[in-house]
Amino acid sequence: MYLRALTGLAEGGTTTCSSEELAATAGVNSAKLRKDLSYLGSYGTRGVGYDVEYLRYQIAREIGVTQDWPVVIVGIGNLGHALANYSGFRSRGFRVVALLDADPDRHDEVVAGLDVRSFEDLEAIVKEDAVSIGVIATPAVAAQSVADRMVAAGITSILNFAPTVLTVPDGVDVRKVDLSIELQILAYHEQRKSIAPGSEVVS
Amino acid sequence: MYLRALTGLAEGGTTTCSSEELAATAGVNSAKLRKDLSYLGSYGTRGVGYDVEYLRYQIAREIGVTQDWPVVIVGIGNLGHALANYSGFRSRGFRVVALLDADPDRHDEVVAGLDVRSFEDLEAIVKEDAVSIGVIATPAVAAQSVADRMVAAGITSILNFAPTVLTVPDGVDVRKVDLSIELQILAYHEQRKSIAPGSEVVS
DNA sequence: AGGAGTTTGTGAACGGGAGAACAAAACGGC
DNA sequence: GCCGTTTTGTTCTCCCGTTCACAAACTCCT
Repeated sequence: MYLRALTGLAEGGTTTCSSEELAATAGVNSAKLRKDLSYLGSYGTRGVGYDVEYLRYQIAREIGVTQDWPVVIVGIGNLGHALANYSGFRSRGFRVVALLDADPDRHDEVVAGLDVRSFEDLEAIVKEDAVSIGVIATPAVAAQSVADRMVAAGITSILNFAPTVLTVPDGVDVRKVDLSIELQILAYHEQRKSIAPGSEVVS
Repeated sequence: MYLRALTGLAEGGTTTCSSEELAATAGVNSAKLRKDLSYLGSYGTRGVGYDVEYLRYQIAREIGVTQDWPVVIVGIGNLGHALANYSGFRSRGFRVVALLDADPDRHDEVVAGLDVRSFEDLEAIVKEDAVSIGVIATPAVAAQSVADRMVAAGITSILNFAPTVLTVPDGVDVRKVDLSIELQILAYHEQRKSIAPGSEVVS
């Protein structure tokens, strides 16, 4: 988030900024921001602030956004389509190297300039392109078996869009994005608003 | 998440479950699950466990999933497309009542059985269908102005997919889903793995 | 009926993140 | 060269969520 805020500031022509400014842009408290940045090192100048471009590079280096990360997407339904075309991935150093789907009817399609290939090709692709990150955009029932195959093929980080809890061995990271749970949380607060007006919290 | 886990258990034919089972299904600690459920009331039976169907209903009622929530989606690009077609919304009580886009070229299209309409129609739609939840799937630059219009039109909950910090008045809830940040977090851990193997954390 | 075995609900301990507050450091003016 | 001003880096404190641990409560078996 800080990296994104810095990029925004840089595009706006700002060359130096205080923790207060950057925190406001990123939507956090300035003390928290300073503490977070202090974990990376001392890249600010007291009495002056942070050099936007310098700090930007330091953060980018630290989080590994300077590298190129190959990614495979499994499950080319509506969501998989959208993810394959999502420009935000490419611009942040991610490169979609393959789109896989279990359904042979989809293997004809070309999405985002890539052939939709058979899920059976997973192992070969992971090996050839040294892929370590996989995205699961399949229905819930298929997610666990896809994850198992991914892990067996050597993938060590999974972004899961299926509404299921995945169990994976130690050493494999899983992050879950659950679109309808986000809406449910909003609906919950919405319901509370109509019952007890004036007492709402964003978390 | 508990609701989803319970639905899964119910479909599997389970009629009663312990906190341990349910916690395992939902992927959390059993003590946490019991404490969470205790906030809703005492719906379990000591020595026995929870009645799946009964608990399911109680949670559904509490979080407002028994209601029908009308939703508008603004920004019908790749992501908006996918969201409009996403079946998970409908099955969890959300009804997409309108798709809006600022680009007139998109107004011809029919997506998920709905016309893509002009963003100018927002106020009328919100008023007519009593919409309180809006989804922003526009590019980052447009997000804040869309949010402002939504708030002015009477929407009080916003799900934001644009990679921007939205500022909204008190009383309006915003939740943000940032797809590329999720990948960046995975990439960060991935980078750390290759430097210091065997010490990884999922958070 | 009573005791053994489970399982919930909750009080207490732990841990960690977030904000307030302050000392250290850099800049600028005189 | 020194002092006032600004802003970072860091410590201290507070608060909240998570987990542990145990008493209360329920079932089943004898």
